[in-house]
Amino acid sequence: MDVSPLTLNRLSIYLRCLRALQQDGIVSVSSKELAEKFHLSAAQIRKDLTHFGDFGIRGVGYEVETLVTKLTEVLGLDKKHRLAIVGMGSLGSAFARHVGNGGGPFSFAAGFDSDPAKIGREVAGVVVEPVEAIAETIPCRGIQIGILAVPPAVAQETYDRLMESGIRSVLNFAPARLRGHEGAHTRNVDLRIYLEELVFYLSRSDEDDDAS
Amino acid sequence: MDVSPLTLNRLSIYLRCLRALQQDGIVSVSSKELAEKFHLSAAQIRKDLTHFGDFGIRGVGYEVETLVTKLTEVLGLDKKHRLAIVGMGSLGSAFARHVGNGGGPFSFAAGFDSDPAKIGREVAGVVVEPVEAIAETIPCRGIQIGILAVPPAVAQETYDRLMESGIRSVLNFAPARLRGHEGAHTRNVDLRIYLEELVFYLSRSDEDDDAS
DNA sequence: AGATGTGAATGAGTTCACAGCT
DNA sequence: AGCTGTGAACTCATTCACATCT
Repeated sequence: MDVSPLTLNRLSIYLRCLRALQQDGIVSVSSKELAEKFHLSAAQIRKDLTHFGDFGIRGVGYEVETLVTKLTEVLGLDKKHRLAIVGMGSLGSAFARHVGNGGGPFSFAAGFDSDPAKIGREVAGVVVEPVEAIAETIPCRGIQIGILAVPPAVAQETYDRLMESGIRSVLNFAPARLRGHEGAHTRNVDLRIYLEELVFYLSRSDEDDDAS
Repeated sequence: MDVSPLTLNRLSIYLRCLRALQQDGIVSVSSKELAEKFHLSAAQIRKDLTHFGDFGIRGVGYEVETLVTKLTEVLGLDKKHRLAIVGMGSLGSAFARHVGNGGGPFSFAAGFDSDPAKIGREVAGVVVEPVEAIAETIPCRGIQIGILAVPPAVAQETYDRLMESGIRSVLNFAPARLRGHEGAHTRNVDLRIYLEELVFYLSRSDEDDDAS
């Protein structure tokens, strides 16, 4: 099966919207209702969903609970996923707390840093380890996802270290162009780029819409 | 002029790559060299750049310094931009420190929160104010960009408050579907969505490439 | 010769519009 | 009657390939 990141990201959005409806006790919803309520496109919702099966009932719509279950399964959120954060500066630590070890499908399982001042500290219930420990700790704790929150200058070497430890999914906050490893998935989140995008549009008060 | 966010984000990337070359004392570069060095597409670089003028020299390439200057100007990074963060939890505070007040084109100029425990605290050189102060503080300090780092439940009302204060560019970290204001630009950065994307690909060890 | 700038071709993603099911 | 699922039409984006300039 082949699915674009765009479709995938929308599935996450749909799931979140459906959970909100579930909270409100809504049992069934049509693509049109869903679209109107959350500023989405009805046709797109239907097309996205049919990539993964025929979840709807013609003439009626979608049963919220069924769809939540299906999407949770498709996205792999019915299992727990442990993640490691490399670079426990303010951003890394904030992300660690953000993820936490609560009820969600994600848990913060290891934090690494190269700064001796940070090593040994506890953040969100986890003791920060030196980056040298990556190779051992990551397979030991069954960690599958790595978060890069290191300075750009050491981003590539840190990425390579994660690859060596067996990690194949990386969320990269470092503003660096990584030479990606074969078979790995990397999602770059470059906050400066987003700010710069906003600045560009600042100087043009003629536009309107909003981007996702 | 009409330019897609995709193109725009790439301009930011190009600019960063060019700055790196500049550091290394490189004076001139061709689109091919730039592409190979940073895993970009040469044709795309050329097409993106020509949206904003003919910066290159046929047969030679681009003069690094000229291009840096031009891109900086196009992106509006030759001016300083003040930003306000609403929601000074761990994420908001981390972002505040991240931006800081240093040499870059961005400066953290105001922080707001509704939690009395956070109000009055100093973060990255700025005293946190109550959200009620948004309407007054934002125009006073000439702030043009707002960062939403509040819980999803209050995202919409906080967004609306920013709009009332005159803000027209928002970076939204809240996992919420905002009803956007006419004429405003909103960039959603939903960290959970990115994690969920990675999880999906975890279960499919047949893939290879990396997404930007 | 060699690299840009650019129309033309291809590909990806979205929207339309309707057949088919409940 | 109403909504899904889906091919076809369309729009947006990328890549190709080459004429054009230095």
